Amino acid sequence: MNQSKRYLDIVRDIRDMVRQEKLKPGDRIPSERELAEKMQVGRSTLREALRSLELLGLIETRRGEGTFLSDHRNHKLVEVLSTFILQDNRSHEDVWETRLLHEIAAIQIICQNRTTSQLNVWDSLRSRLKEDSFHREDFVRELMVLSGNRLSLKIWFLLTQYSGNPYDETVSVEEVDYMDKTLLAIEKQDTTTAVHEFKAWSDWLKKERTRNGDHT
Amino acid sequence: MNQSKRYLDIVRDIRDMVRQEKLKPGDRIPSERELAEKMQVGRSTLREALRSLELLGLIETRRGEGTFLSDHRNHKLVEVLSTFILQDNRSHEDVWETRLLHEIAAIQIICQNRTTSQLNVWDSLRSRLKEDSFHREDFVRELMVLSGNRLSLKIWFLLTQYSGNPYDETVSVEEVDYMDKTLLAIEKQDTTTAVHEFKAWSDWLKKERTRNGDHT
DNA sequence: AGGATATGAGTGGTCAGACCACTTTCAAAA
DNA sequence: TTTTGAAAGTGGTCTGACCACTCATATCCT
Repeated sequence: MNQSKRYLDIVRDIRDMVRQEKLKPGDRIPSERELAEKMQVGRSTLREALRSLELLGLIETRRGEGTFLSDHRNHKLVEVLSTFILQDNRSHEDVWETRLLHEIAAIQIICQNRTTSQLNVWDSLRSRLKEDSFHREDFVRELMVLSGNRLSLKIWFLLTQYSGNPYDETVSVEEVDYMDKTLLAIEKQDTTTAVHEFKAWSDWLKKERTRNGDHT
Repeated sequence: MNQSKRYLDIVRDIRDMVRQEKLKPGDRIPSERELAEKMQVGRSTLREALRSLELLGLIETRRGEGTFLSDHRNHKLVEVLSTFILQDNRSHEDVWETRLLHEIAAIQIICQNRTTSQLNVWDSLRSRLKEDSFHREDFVRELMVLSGNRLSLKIWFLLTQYSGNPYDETVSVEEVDYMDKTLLAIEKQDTTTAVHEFKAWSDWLKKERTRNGDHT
């Protein structure tokens, strides 16, 4: 029963230690040699546990310095999972739809959760619409951040990188128009219209892409 | 540059090997000593990579037998992450919201994409509602599958494991009612009502959870 | 001959000790 | 005072040695 899988116990012990001593992200934990002795295990066994934690993004090791708790708010979960979640589901369609799904949800959240003085945010956003280098991705990223769900943001970011953005250097007139309409609706907290405009924009974009070279 | 993090290279190499030799879940991979020699690394270093893969649920080791590719993925991953990461309430909230986001999107897709003869699906679903062991998770899983977006399904599956399901053995009367209403609306392809009922259900659930012991 | 038993090879699990590469510190040298 | 460099401490890696376990095989007893 107690046999095998000792490194899992170590993972638990480390977690307990972190909790008991109220260590925070960025704090340094004892050296491998110290931990190994304290827990009465060999250093290599301890390292097996540490590597697991590192792969998950829970700790961070710096050679010559030590081992530190990393900010687990940045769900490393997503990166790790992406390496083998996305490998089978290469369906571009799925990626695109999932990405869209997060974007629309963000818009809805923003429209409904409006607190107070985010007004200046919309102004600065609007002013940037005119820039040539302000693409759809930039626009949506702002929305994703504003929605406040960092996990969703992380997933979106990944999907975005994954599906690629074959945008031109300059943003087309149509896109600016769509952006403008969407933004206007969001400002008015008109969820229905905002989502509607955004979907229209996305559909238009999809058609544009298939018309041009649809890569793989 | 190439220094440090060798075990990450090994993780990649093993993945490549698996892919090249077309190994399937359940298949045995070479022994640690073999792999170590083939990859020109020490056995302990190799083991660090293996433990990471094991924690992710990608491989399974059996003492005295060998190391095998695992088929049921990410159990330990979720287990470990949940104890670590989810101490943060904000993370909890994010996971829940993101999960909900996928669920609602699935419902919308289903309502709008209805093809033809999925009628029998609803009947069988409805009949299962009465079972004591038919929980929200089972209900939603069906919907996720039906939505047809496998990537979204996969993400949802993970988040579900991640946030845990503190459900009772029996499903409450209220839940059955919510399920029933939601299902009815979906059958009628009434997107608005379906989403509305589902959200009501979710809100209710959230309150229930906070009322009872909200387990850290 | 047939079934129980012993043995050995192979495997993962663990450990101790030894280097290496790197960072930080701080005291000695300029 | 500034520079230098040696030492201590840390993570990264490798080796070789056991242990505990599984399985196939050979061996023994009836």
